[in-house]
Amino acid sequence: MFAEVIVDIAASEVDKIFDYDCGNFEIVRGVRVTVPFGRTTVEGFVIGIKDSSEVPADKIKSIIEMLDKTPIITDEMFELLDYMTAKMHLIKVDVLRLFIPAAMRGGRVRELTRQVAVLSEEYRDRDPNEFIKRTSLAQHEVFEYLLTEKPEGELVSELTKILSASALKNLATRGIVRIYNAPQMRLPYSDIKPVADKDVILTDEQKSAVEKICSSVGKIFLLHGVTGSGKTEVYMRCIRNALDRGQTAIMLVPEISLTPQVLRNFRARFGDNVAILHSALGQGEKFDEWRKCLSGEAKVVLGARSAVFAPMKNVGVIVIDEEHDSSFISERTPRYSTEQVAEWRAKFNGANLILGSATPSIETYYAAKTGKFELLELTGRVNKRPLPEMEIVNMCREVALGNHTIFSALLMNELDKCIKGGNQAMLFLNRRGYASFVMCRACGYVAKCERCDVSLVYHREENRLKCHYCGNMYSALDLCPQCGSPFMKEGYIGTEKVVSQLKALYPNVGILRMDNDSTRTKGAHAQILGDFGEKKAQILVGTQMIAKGHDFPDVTLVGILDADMSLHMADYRSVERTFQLTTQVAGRAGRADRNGKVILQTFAPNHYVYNFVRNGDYKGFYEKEINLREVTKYPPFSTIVRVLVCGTDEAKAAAVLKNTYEKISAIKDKYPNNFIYLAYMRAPLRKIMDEFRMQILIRLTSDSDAIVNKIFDAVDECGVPKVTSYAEINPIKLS
DNA sequence: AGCACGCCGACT
DNA sequence: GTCGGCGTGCTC
Repeated sequence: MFAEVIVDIAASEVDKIFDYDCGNFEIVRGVRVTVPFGRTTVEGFVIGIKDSSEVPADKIKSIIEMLDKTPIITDEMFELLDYMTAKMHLIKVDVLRLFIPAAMRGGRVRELTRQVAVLSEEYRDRDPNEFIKRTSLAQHEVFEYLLTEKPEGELVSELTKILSASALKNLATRGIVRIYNAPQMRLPYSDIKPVADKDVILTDEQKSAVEKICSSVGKIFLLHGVTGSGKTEVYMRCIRNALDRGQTAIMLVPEISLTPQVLRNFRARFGDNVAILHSALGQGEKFDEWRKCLSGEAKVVLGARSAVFAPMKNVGVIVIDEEHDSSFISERTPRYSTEQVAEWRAKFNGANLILGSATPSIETYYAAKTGKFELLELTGRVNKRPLPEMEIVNMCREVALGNHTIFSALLMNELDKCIKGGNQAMLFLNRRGYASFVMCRACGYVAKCERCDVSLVYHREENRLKCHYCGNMYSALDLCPQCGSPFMKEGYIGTEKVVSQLKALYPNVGILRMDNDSTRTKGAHAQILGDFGEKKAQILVGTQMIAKGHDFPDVTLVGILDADMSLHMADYRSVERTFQLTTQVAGRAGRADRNGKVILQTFAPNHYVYNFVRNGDYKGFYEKEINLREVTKYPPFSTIVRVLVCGTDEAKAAAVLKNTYEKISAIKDKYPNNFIYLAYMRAPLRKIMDEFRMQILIRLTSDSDAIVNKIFDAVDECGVPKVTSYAEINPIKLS
């Protein structure tokens, strides 16, 4: 027998099938093996078994070891593998790696076993005085304890906490107590106690949504509902329905931050049937949760984007909550869209796919409007509360009035009231660090990263300059390195500076900061949210991290310090992103019995997006935006392809760019009707980590799947060593 | 990805 | 005269 093996080496040159002799191993498709490869040995995935091989017999080597007793890749995943390699232009090994926990490769994680002590059968019913000396009190204690308290056995680690370890050892060597290794599952979040599941009464809208979904098979739904309209309850009912039919469910959420809350609800509703999969889990925990999915022990999996690959069988429903969230699109290789994978799996399983959001992406809403998806709407908030009142502050006027701080007079006023009233406030600024750049007032010098084409951000806590792209640190500047002037000007204010200014204003008020820097360590995230929830602080300052997360009932004021940040990105989705982000942040205010207030500060108060945000008018915003997209021919009315070429050798990269461009030009000449736009240029970020970056931008009519494949091929053909180049479809960021 | 084979410059 | 630079080719 011969096994078809994909070796676990991420390079397109070796991403092909290698045949190996199975020898005496009973190899089946889906197990991993170690095999000799060239002069080394590597792990590989068995993707097929056959009786004969076309490869000359003298070339074929034998499998060294079988790493799994049973397949770890299911039949469904093999089909998904084919789909993803074809449609997303990925190599097989990259896709296979997505299907299993990372630490499984290279045997970095194993099944955890614990030692268990149990009385041996033959001694259980006998008088201990026959074989334990009267004076050996400790041994009698152990015997007695195991006999009466733990007849099923007890963990050695627990037993030795209360009784003598040496006595146990003595009994074990004499065979009176048997010590054996028992497999033990690691349990993440075992400290999270499920909240008692209230018998929620559904609103009419919720009821009709649940009924529609549960009476359908293999359909895609967009559940559009404002914050607090009870989407989670709808998801849970649909999942319950799938479980009742003997099926399983996959529930995807954007980030870890809201998992504990959702997890609590899910544990209450579905008990131990729930597995958790996300990046903040330890390697061992991830491994065990994943195995629970594979074995069928877990019927529901709750996780971040990679959980879309959870090895569930017979999936009945897949949910993507906060569908618009950018974390659902993988930006690093392997690049994939969670929604696309979920759609495929739903189709394969005949399952329903539910996309939920208060602010759906324009593309998704368009699909719902045009009948590709079914639109379900939840218009009312469950507790019938109105949306928080929002005021838009014109920051230009503040500047004209001589206020050069980041806080408008209105915001200061409201913050004061909020603090004095004993309530909590959240201030949102999507810029971390202290100051976005440092510039010399005398000569105009701006500190830049040596390896990247970006200005450095001053971080006061560490008193260092940081590069936000490569993470490099530089010592802070007191004097301009160019002209020696001591007059250094600080650029845009970041979260760190907001906190230090607030501390000066309110020395006795607790202030927390949540951003990439303050949440580096494991658990810091939950810690900050927990502290704020327990009212250990009255003000929480943060980046978009605070936009999602727990509901804080005492938050009555939300301040959006610089709403325009995402608006001025050179990107067709920047307005959409601004709408989503500001709406989401605003939704943090006034969740419980108090009215919330939102202050949105902008330098572009007349921009149409803010009017829609203030009125909570998603549909109005959608209509405006979709018209714009249609007129300007942007997605969903076109497909954007971006080919990024980068390399340390600028000339080499430029040559690759030129070759690729010419190939694509030739495609354009052949199919002129598919091309709306084609040009090459430097990437906006010219250099990152010493790599020069340049790009080709293409816009195609939306029916251009075949052209996209031709572009993929062109990119492949022009590849040379030491220059990376790849194509992205509808990229989220164009920097 | 590794690793070896293979052909041209500065050194114990 | 060698040591060693990294260009090209192969791995069942």
